[in-house]
Amino acid sequence: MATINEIARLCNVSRTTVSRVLNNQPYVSKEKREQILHVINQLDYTPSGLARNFRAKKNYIIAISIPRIDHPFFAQLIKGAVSFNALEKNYKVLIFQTFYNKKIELKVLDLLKKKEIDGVILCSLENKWGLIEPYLKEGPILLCNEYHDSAPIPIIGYDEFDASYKAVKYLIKKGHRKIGFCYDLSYSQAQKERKAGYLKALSDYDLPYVDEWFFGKAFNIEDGLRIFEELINVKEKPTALYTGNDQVAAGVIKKAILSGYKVPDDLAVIGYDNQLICEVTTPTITTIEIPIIELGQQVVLELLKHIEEGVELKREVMKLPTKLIIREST
Amino acid sequence: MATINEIARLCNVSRTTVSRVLNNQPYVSKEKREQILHVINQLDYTPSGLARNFRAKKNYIIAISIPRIDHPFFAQLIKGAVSFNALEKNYKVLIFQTFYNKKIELKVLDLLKKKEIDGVILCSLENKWGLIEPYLKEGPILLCNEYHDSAPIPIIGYDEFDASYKAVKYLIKKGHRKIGFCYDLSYSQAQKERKAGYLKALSDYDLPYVDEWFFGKAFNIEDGLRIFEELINVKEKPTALYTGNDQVAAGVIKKAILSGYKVPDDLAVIGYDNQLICEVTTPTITTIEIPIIELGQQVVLELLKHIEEGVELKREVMKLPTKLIIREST
DNA sequence: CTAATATATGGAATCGATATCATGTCAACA
DNA sequence: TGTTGACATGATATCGATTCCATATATTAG
Repeated sequence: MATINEIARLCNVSRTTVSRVLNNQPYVSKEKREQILHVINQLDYTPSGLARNFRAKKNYIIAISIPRIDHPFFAQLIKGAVSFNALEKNYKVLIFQTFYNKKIELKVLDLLKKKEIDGVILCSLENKWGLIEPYLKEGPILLCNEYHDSAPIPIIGYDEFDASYKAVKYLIKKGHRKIGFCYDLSYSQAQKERKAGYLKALSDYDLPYVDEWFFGKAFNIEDGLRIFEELINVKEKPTALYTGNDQVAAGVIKKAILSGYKVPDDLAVIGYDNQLICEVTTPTITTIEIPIIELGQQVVLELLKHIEEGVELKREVMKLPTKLIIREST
Repeated sequence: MATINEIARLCNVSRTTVSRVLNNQPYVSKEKREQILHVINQLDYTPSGLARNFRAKKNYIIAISIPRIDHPFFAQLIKGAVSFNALEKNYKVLIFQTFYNKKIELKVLDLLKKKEIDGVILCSLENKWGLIEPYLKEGPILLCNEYHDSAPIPIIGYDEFDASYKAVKYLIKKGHRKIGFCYDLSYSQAQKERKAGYLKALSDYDLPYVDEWFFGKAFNIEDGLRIFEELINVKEKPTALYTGNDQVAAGVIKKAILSGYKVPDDLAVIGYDNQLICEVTTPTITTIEIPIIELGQQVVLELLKHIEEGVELKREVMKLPTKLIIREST
């Protein structure tokens, strides 16, 4: 493997001069510059990124941790995060799937401490904040699509409270008085926001809050199939279900129809995310549209601002707007 | 930031001794070892990964390039690739989306040359092989879910020819004599294998090959919607369509039903991948099941074999088996 | 009791680049 | 003609670890 020293030796110059050429710096005579470039080409030499990064104390890598990639929401988020902003600025993006595992999240943060990555975007929060906070001194950490009451860092998401409120209010206006709610993990702050929006809508219209209408572990199509089964075994069945997830909505609808239910007449269903799946089911799915790609792009830009320009981290909550998309399932 | 030198100074030992402790090497007295560990804890010191990797001339990073992540097939492939095998061996996985862009693929290979990554898995092939081959001397490169006639490297995929043959033969046995075929990109070798399987089945049963029954750019649900429109404008309409993609199949079926077609009576449709979407559409979708997760896991294991054990690259074609899953759309 | 060996420790080189500083040359200007 | 400043170049230190080699001491074997 050729190194800068070999190039220097072959050209009878010091490595300083070669380094100047490599970095397009002035103060190298035209002849030397050309000769050096020629030899570099001949040997097919490329400076070692390993050495450069070591010298610069930067690896030009950022990490994003998400629960799992095989869910369209996170896939799109990643697509937004990786597209152009990062690559153009020569940053690489490491994707970590936590699978809801605390240890993996800490492993990512350890990489920050070891200086193997330059910054972290957490799209879920598995550990207590107290465990994460100490890593703030190692490098910038941002929260995306997840919320925390007091973390002194930028938090980028969308208005989950408002989205839920809008969806549930719409169901109420349609005449529903028994509205179910799905969630994936109860400990997520973002989920709590959603739940708060749901509860606010109920109380604004004097509707009851019923424990049996809460359905957990709602994440994918299979969960939707299961949740419909749970739903019909409830004493007082809801007439509408706010699933918080298009995949879950699709599963619920599928199973409902297989069981002879009419959607939306017997059961109205609302999804979340406005994924393509909403348009291929029968009936098509009413849902909440959220600007996922923009979310991914923005959060990377924000992180790079802190890495590149050294802007100090501070608490800053950004909530992108959402939109109710009405289709046939309600 | 604490370094090994500070630890050494504070403990009145040489950095060699500290290094020995860090790497669990013998020949350090118990007292010194304990004292050093104590100071390390006090200062919350972690060795710089940057420096270590530089020294080791390895970055413990592998890269996977895929066309795009927001397609369930690639999302699952990535899930398989990242899960455990890589992380357990302390390797990180960089994901690059080429978006079918030659330059991005070359950028990934350049990272190999710069030693910023230790190996590459290509899940699509955008550039001519002649442009990729020179990078083989920089580090191991594998092909996954993509095929090449002569590349002297391991190629891991599944039997696309056989899968297509099975699917088309099944349609023929069901009485279809006009069978359409969808493809996403014509230059992909893997696509050619599929097409060959399709053609073989046709010729084995003396069925004609009709140019109009080929539909291109078939990748996602929207493409499916469009392709149905194209299909009904063909003079002699196919009665069955082998879409090569579950999303496309879902789109075609949706549009067919909206247009008053009966599936499978008026048009039979077969997907590919056996994604969850197959089970929530009406009708459910007949498809080809492929072991995606295993594919991802295997290819990473294979790559690590070459990186860690220095096993030489050589041509080696592995084809995992597929399975026809029959549902309502045929 | 000496020779051989195992244990303990540190000095210095090294990995491949960049940055700082010193030095030398040449032209412009007062 | 001496001073100043732009240009050209290289020697050397440095980043933070690991590794090789030398040396000193303790332990065991013969």
